[in-house]
Amino acid sequence: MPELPEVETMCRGIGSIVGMRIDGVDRPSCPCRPCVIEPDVTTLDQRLRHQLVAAIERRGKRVILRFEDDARLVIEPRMSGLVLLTDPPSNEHLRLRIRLSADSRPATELLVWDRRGLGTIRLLTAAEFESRVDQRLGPDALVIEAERLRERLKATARPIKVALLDQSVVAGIGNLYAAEILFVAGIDPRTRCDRLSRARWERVHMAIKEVLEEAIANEGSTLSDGTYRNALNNPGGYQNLHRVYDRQDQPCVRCPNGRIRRIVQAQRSTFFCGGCQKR
DNA sequence: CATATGTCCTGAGAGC
DNA sequence: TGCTCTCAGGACATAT
Repeated sequence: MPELPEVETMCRGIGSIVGMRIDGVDRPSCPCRPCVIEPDVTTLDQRLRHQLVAAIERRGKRVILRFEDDARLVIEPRMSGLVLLTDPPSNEHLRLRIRLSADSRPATELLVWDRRGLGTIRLLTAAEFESRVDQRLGPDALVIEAERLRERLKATARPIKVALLDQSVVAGIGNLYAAEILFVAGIDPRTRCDRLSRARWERVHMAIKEVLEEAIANEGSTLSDGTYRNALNNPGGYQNLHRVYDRQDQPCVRCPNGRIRRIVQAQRSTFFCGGCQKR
């Protein structure tokens, strides 16, 4: 499930298409039902043909191709989407193909593959991007300042773990990294936001940076279902460094007698150490 | 306004 | 073996 580190790895992996022009967009012959693509593939092809990829950007968990006129192709992988420059994990769930070329470089294809098909692909004008993406998302988790994070949450009664998943508060943290972040911060995920001291907000903020940067350095997490791959179809390595996620009943790596617990918050699994994560 | 719930989807794993 | 059932999770729409 691509969260910020996986999406950042995807973006870095497709950086080589910056400066290339789009020769065409189509949907590879594939038995799967199309995922959300706006506008439809034919219109997308007409609008994007000959456009130069000016930049690859990331905002939260979205991959963004920016063009010269500031239009943006916004790709949300959600649960199982990938962007690839090589052959996908299977030919069964290919959703979109973007053919690119440049004078001095070999032609290439950017593929969007999505096993579950919950992801979305949208071409937005600069104004649409502003209203539909930029304004709806909180600051990116790698950029947000400690005081801004606290300002946004100090008055709410929501549990800290649930609040960190809210993309309108801070963008990029999902279920896996929320658990890892709160372990590093030493905070019980059930703690109400309005009961956290300023010092503990500082710890949450530091843990966000530390965990996400470490995960990016390891190219994200590929879970046991094997879905997540980088742009070259290689798995990440951070799953080997998880301290709590999917480790229920295993010993805590930090405190002597702690065991990792699994509870459910907002219909999602939460993993934490009952020994050293404090309310 | 703040918060909670239902929905989309596929494949893995459990249980019979 | 092979069927049916449940579950996982991100973001959005809808309900309270």
